[in-house]
Amino acid sequence: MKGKETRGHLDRERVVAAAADLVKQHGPAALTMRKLAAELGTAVTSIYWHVGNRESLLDALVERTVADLGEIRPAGRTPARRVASVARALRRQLRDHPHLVAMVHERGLTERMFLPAQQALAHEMHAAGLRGARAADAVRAVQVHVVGHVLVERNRERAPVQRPDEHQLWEARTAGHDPALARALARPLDAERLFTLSVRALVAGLLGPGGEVPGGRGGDVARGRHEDKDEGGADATASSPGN
Amino acid sequence: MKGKETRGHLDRERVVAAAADLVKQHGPAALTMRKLAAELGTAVTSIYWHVGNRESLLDALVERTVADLGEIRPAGRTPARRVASVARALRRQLRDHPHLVAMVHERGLTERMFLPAQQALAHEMHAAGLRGARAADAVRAVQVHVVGHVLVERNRERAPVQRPDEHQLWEARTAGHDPALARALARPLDAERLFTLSVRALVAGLLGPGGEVPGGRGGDVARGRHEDKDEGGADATASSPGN
DNA sequence: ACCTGAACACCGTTCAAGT
DNA sequence: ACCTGAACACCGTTCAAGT
Repeated sequence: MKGKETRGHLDRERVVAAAADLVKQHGPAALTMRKLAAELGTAVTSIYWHVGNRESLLDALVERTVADLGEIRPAGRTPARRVASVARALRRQLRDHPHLVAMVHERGLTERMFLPAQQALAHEMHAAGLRGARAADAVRAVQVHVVGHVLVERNRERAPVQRPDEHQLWEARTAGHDPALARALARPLDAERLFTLSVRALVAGLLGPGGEVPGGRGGDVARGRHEDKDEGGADATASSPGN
Repeated sequence: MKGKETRGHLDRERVVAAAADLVKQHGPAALTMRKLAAELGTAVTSIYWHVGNRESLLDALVERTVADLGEIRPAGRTPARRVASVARALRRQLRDHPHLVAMVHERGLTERMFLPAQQALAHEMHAAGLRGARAADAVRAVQVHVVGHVLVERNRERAPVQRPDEHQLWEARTAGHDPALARALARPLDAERLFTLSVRALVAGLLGPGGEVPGGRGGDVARGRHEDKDEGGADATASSPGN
């Protein structure tokens, strides 16, 4: 059952592969140099000769797993839908590799992870009529939204039960004058639904009020209203000293 | 310079406080039971008597720091702006406690962290004309967006230099037919700008095409077009076996 | 009720020594 | 060029023993 791979000579490739196996089967915490050595049937120190140290082993592992993520092909009849489909596909990829995502995130390599998706998004934003810097902003906004969403999702799933229990908290507190709102917030969160919902809203906002871009006025649609001056500075984060 | 606090008797409160200090000054990695004991001038094992183990010490620490996050007060003349201001304030809070955010995230307590912001958001969504479940969705969408954005931001900041270098990658690849887009994507990312931009888009999308809600038709404005059937299933994540 | 040192089972990493 | 065991400096946690 232990699956020790004694045959053949040790190899950087074999080390990384064994590490991937270990993570896939027992989670990132199980990837210790000693356990890895045991799995490979070698001395701990041999590993160091091939991969340097734990740090670069993790780098190599991340690189490897990122490399065989699938391509992303947009689907849908309108640009907005195609962008949304890319977002969903990206989310699915990330959710299919939960350990990887966690490791990549902890290593600060999130950007590296989804260049393919970035290209697909860039293509669709162009098709939607956005150009240049504005298109780039839209690409990145969607990108960050998806990855951020997945991170928060995974986080929520890992938490077995919330401490003060969001449910009771929302029952107790006023919640203003909308009991239906309070009830809805007290209900458990449907991450998938929230994701599609927020992506749709975000994309709609990014592509502008028209959204569809029938063919005419091009990228100017997304310009937005010009009411965006004097918004900064009044954020008001009050630090309550007493509490 | 070591600041050992030998005076007085040991206390659960003093242990947690010392832990907070350690994290604040040297980062989460510096918080080991042994270093903490040294800082407190006690034996390592004394700590266990007061806080049980490292796990619950971290819980207490997180709870403590979350507790004295400031209130969030919305600012702005329209609901959309007030929601955006809450988002910015929340982001600022999170960014002001980078270590905390990382620890909270690793402990799966993200939800717990921003209940105050949630209440502020709920209030504003109500004011914007959203009701019940729809308002709750909007609240959570903004919430997740902000936290996710901050997580990705922190991640990006921690990464010293991206491996294949996003810059060169985008210069090399086709990037379609929009060189300005490629150039823009090759430029370093301005996280703050992207944040305000994406929040504005998201909020606009959530509040609906009208957005401002002058007073008349109420929540129905945010209903959106009814073109949202038959979108699932065609996500198309192709796993390329060869590459 | 509180604090202690010794001990256990783990870590990652280095290094001199082997072939 | 590759692999090894011993050793070092760390971890979190337990436990019997002190007061």
